Amino acid sequence: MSSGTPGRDAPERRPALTRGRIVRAAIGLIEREGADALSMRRVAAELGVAVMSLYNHVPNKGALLEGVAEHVVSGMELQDDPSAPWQERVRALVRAFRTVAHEYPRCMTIVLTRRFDTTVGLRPAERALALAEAAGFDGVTAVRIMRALMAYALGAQMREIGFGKMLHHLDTSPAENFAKLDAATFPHVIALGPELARHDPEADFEFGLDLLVGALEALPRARSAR
Amino acid sequence: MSSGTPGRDAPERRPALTRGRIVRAAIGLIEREGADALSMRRVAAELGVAVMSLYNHVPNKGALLEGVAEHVVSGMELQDDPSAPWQERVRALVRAFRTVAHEYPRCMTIVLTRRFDTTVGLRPAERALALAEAAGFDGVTAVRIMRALMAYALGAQMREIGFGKMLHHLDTSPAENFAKLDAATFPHVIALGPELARHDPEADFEFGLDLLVGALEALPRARSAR
DNA sequence: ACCTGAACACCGTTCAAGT
DNA sequence: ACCTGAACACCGTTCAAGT
Repeated sequence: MSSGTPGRDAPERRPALTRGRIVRAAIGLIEREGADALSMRRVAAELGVAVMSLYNHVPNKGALLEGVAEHVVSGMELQDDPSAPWQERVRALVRAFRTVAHEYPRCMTIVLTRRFDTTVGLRPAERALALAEAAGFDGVTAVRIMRALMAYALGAQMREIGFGKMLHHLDTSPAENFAKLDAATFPHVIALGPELARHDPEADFEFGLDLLVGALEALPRARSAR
Repeated sequence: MSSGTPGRDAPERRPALTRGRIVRAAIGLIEREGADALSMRRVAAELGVAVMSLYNHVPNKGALLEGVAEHVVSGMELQDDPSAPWQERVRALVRAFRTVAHEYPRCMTIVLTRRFDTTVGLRPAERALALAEAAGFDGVTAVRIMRALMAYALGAQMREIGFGKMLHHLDTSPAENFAKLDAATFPHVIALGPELARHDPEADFEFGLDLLVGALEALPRARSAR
């Protein structure tokens, strides 16, 4: 009758309800059923508690979403090789966001939408600023570089998972859908149809990243790179 | 007793209910009160009709949101000067997205989140591909350039309106908040605090755009630019 | 300090009924 | 073809009551 867990005394069946457990349950629910399926009631059911119990650890649903965004962002693994050239370290930083975005694909809309003000969001910013300085850029430029890199990291993901689906009807069955396009207004889209239908998000991502890093290399610097 | 409108016969007080009127009412509501305030019931009330009347023109709320996204994107003004150098035409294209994003700031999360499959979304894609070809790039490269430009356009906006607020607590009262940061883990953020607190989204946007366009100029081309 | 059930004011959407 | 009210199954959150 003994289960795998050390059941002696069995003081409490479930671990204590905490903000962390609530946030993780929410993330699991979102990844399994999508962001629309998230409700306080569903999360409570998942954890086997009454709805109102959640409110002892989270002030409201907005705060829960904030917690989800924070948790995802804090999952960014910002490993760094200080001996590598700054170009490669920049690439690694931007890729780190892409990696976490792939880990929590359905949570991304929340991350991209909800604002939160924990310091976890500052970690990638700090890293980007540090790298820009290592590359020899002055402070003003470093801030702008950080913002451009963040814009690309966010946008590349956004385009890949959501807005890219602007071309949604081209994806499913290209041949049929391209036929419906007006040849006069969309000549290039039609001509490049096969290429547009092909999906290599990795290559697309790296292409844009190369553009940016290359542009940074060409940018005049205050000091020479370390 | 005659009002400004030509009231003779006064055949119907309100214009007919259409998908267009519903979408525009939704957009107005979102811009006035935020995306969370949008509900079928609120839209119906706004238009002075019963909730269920909406369902004669829109299958469900998701489709309404799709309509909102479409309407906003179709508002992109893609004027073009074919005699201008392609670099400037590319800039104008990317700026067009930024402009519409500023026109409907609170609708942007929906545009960036909802997928829709009308051809309006293909207009900027077609333009980007045309410009890339005019610049002398081959088809495969043109598609990748288009995607990189879209990623930046989306991300720059995203960062400015939402995720940028990751640094939210730095914005409000910099001095006080920077003091709370751990000096050992965020040295650059702290050192560049004043610069981070300064807001010139226009300059930030143009900086990143310059990086990308400059990178395109440096990219090897199949043919010389027209 | 934490948990809970009942209640309230909202949702989106189905259905059956009207014109 | 379009509109409508009632009803259903859900929401988030307040409140008062428990331990």
